[in-house]
Amino acid sequence: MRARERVLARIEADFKASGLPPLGWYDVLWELVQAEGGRLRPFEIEARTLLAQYNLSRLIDRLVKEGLVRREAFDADGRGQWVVITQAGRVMRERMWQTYGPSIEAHVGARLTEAEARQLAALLAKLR
Amino acid sequence: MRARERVLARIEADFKASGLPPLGWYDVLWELVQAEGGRLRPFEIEARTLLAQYNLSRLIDRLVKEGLVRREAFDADGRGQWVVITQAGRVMRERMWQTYGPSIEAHVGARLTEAEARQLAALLAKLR
DNA sequence: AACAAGTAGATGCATTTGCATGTATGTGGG
DNA sequence: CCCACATACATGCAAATGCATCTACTTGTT
Repeated sequence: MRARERVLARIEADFKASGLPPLGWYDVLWELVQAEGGRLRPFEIEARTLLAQYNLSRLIDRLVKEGLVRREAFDADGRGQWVVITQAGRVMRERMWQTYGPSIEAHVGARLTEAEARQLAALLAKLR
Repeated sequence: MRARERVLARIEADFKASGLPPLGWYDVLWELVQAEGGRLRPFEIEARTLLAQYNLSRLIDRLVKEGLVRREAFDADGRGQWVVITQAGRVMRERMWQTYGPSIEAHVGARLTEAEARQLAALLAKLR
């Protein structure tokens, strides 16, 4: 818990220094980029990111307001919708990665050897 | 990050099932129990728990309101204060531990061997 | 067809957080 | 001694979160 607090605080400091939006936005944008067609259903994003449903609903609102994603109707089910990443969203994700990647490297990568990183990942995987 | 979300969600679920206050309260109460005289200055708690100053300030308010700690004047410095754990605070901490301990064991301990736990702790220590 | 139960997502309200700033007290240099 | 600066803690306000509940739509059962 403490380790993640420290690491997260450092990464978020880097984000703020670069004038980027909250770190949490990255996860959603990333999942969308990964997904085929650059779109996912909200409940799919929820499952991938572990965001609570009501938090995701409002996070999507914010992303829409910033023009990073848009909502589209999901025809096969009137309750559903698509969340589609926009071009601006893709650009933003890349811009965020330019800070995020080096930040992870600096605050995590640089403190571990390759073998240690693998070990750590394996151990943490047991907790999921 | 994902591992901690999962583990934390499980532990918090146990807390809620037992009708306990937020998990975060435990850290403060624990630091106070550890400290000699059962008291610490706010900035000391801050350093030990990594809580932000403004969050701690208000967390203490809540603990005071619940009667788990009390504020006392710090004579040597008019700006300062002591945060002192009350008897009710000690009782509450013990009650929380009765859930917290087994919860940690169930969601973390049971998933790792002794050697793995030590390894994990050592690796995470490198990130602090 | 009708309806109970389930699922997708939104939202009102209270609480908590983050940020900036405020107040009060202490300290060190000239 | 004074004043700029630092430290300890609090707080107003905006934004995010958690919780419960709501609406809309779908599905399975009879």
